[in-house]
Amino acid sequence: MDIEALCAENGLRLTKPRRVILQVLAGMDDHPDAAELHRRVIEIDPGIALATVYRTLRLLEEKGILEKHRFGDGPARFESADHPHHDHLINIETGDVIEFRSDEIERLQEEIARRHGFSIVSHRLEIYVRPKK
Amino acid sequence: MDIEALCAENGLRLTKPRRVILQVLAGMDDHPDAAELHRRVIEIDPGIALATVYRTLRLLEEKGILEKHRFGDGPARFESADHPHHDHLINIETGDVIEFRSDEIERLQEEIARRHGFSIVSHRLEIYVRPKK
DNA sequence: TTGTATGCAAAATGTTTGCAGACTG
DNA sequence: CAGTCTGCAAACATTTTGCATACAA
Repeated sequence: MDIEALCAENGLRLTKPRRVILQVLAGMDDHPDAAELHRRVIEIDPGIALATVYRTLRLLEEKGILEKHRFGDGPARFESADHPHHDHLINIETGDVIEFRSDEIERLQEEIARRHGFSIVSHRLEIYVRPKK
Repeated sequence: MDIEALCAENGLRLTKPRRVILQVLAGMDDHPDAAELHRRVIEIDPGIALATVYRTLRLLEEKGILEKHRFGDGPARFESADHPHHDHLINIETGDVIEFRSDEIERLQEEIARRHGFSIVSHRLEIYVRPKK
């Protein structure tokens, strides 16, 4: 994620809070919620407000740079949209999230939408699982 | 949904609020949220509290009698789990929900979970769509 | 009669917003 | 310098909870 390019392209000011938040987002390989991201952010700059994290997350989601998920109840969780589309297995015993991708399933979804006269805007497939005994 | 049997089986008291809420749930063919259900409930008995609706919904979801969905942001929405499993197409222009089912997709999900060493507890597939021009 | 269920209001949770001041371009 | 961003606190939306009372079994 090239931070400066990203802001320039979208007519956004490259402020210090944004630099820090984008740095944290670039360095994440999990699916944290806003509070967890804020924790990581204030470790770098303790002055940054949770509201700013929310505002930035919203902005980035609108620009398609982040994906927002609602796994089960609780706060929304985020991941960067810079890697190709995939779906999620959620281990309900640990909360861990495993990414997977099935072209076959993607194809079937297209077909279903088409059959109903729609085109797909986005979709979400979550499989809640438990380790097999 | 046989209301009395349902309560008896689960060790629940058949109170007036529960009777009314279950009646409303039985007569629904859409995917309303708690506030909407409460509106329908107080049309029958104006004294029933929103908190009771929430408590009852939670109970029924835990018993597997209701399914709770989180389509996009906003409040959770419910549907009765008395008809066979299916997934949802959500028309983002109207908010309408269309149910569908694909055995092929179900099968592929099983396979994916198994390949990762898990068994499926539940899953959720939502396709957000727009009418094709 | 005993414990479960209810209504009400308050609390909890997650997120957004108004505002006055700070900072970027 | 103009207009965007920020921190803060308050507002908001949804859901849960504590408590005294009502009610089903």
